[in-house]
Amino acid sequence: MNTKKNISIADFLRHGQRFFLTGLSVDNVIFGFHDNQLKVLLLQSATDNVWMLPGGFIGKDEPLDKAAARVLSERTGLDDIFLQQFHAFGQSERKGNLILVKALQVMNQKVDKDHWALQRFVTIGYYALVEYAKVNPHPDEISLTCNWHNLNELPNMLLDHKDIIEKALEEMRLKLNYQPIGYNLLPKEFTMKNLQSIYETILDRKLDRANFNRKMLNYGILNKRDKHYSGGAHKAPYLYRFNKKKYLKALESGLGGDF
Amino acid sequence: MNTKKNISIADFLRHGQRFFLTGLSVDNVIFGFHDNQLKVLLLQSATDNVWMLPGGFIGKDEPLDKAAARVLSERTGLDDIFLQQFHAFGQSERKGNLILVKALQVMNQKVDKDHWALQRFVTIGYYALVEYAKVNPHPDEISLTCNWHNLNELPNMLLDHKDIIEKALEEMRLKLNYQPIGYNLLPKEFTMKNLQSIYETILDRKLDRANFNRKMLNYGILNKRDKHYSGGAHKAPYLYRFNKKKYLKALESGLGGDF
DNA sequence: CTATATTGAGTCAATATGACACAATAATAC
DNA sequence: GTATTATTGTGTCATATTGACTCAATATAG
Repeated sequence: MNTKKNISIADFLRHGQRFFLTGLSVDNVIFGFHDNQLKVLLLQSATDNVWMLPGGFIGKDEPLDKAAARVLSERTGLDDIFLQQFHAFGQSERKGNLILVKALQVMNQKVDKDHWALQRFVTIGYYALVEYAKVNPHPDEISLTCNWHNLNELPNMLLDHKDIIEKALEEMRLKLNYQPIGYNLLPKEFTMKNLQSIYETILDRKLDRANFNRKMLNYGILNKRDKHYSGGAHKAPYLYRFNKKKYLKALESGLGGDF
Repeated sequence: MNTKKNISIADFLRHGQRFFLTGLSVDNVIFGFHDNQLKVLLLQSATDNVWMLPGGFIGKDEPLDKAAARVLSERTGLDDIFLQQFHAFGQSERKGNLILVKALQVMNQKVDKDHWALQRFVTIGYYALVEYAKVNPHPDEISLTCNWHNLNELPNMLLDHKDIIEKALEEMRLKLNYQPIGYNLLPKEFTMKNLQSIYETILDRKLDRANFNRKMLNYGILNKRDKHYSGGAHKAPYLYRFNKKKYLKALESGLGGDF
């Protein structure tokens, strides 16, 4: 959870109800790609050994998508990012946000057990695909740090936040051929191996290198650039860029071309 | 919108806040298949010439999925139906439900402009796939009738309900190869043409009959049954049943077999 | 120079796809 | 009965795609 800019947590918890919808929040699963691994950006609670998704509340007159984009911008400094709503999480047990309780206690505020921030919360999940190198993570007022984590080594997490990440991955997998996933995660120039790693992570299985290569090139959505001399003791791979126009065009009917 | 069983609309509007989450609702896009056409079940307002999706509120301790299933059950009499959450709609203009205002006025209740039911509402969309013949549609207290409509002849609709239907179709299209869409829409036995019609409607384009036939049979998910004598002046088609076990198995990795 | 890891390109059999063609057949019209 | 008509099951065939492999090329380390 997180606050509107320039309002202290205490003020926010006291008066938030006037400016925000109650019972509803957004949580962002922010994916980045580094070292040929897909990573997710998490906040660490200042009071507990628990990590959470960067999330926030929704202004009384703020569209959902805007709220998610605002939270993303606050945590990463990035605007105009690919952001996709994927699921609403509303098990009735989603209530009693212990992080906020602790925050109140630490600030010596009396905690009313009927406080709006402790009621049941439905949260709307978004996933964001960002270019790792461009992100400058910075925590919010109730968090210690803000770090990238590998998907297969997730730490202890708040509430159902681990499930939310799993679901985000699953939804990405289903729409992989219809969304510009590679385009948003990779820098302008990248190797075929980079792209293959993303696909392998999302699909959760190994792909044949040669066949992946052939298939991608056949889509006609990549432009070949110079070679990339990595310093590794091996042949230098080519770099590629997406041909954005052709890529988006191809996604309309789906890369796999179902039916 | 709709009420909890055995509670009058007036009581509901007066005391609903005690039992339901405010600012949040569910709306169901209920699809059925008849005359080789995909149809959607809509309610007609008793006070306005406007149609709406069957929706409802969420109990304070009710999971979202349960709420959607309850609404579905109330409108169709069906339980254990394929029901899939697909999107949350939260533009800030989604407020002032005129139907409820009218309902209050008709009942000579004074309408407080701050009434909880008139505030901004975020709604969570679900689509349901039901077997047309098994549905016995019945309207709620604020609706005149409850009818099936063809997707290409939708009537005047409340708020963004038409957008919600469009989005449901789009999401179904993206997940077509991963969800038992045919299985839930068709009766136990059906012709290949029936199945093809569903695919054509969802994909919004014509498919080659012979190739569709071959592809479906190659999936190995259909069991051939007797011939079906329709009374039409032409060759009688075979009837098929889904081989449920193989079908569900095949869906896990996707029917198209992407990558 | 040699060893090593990794890349780009190629082979090839098996399978899938798209665009047709055509005979079979259930009711109806005559 | 017989001809007509709409629709179905199946077949063909050229082309494209897939999956499982090779293998030579090459950038660096030792």
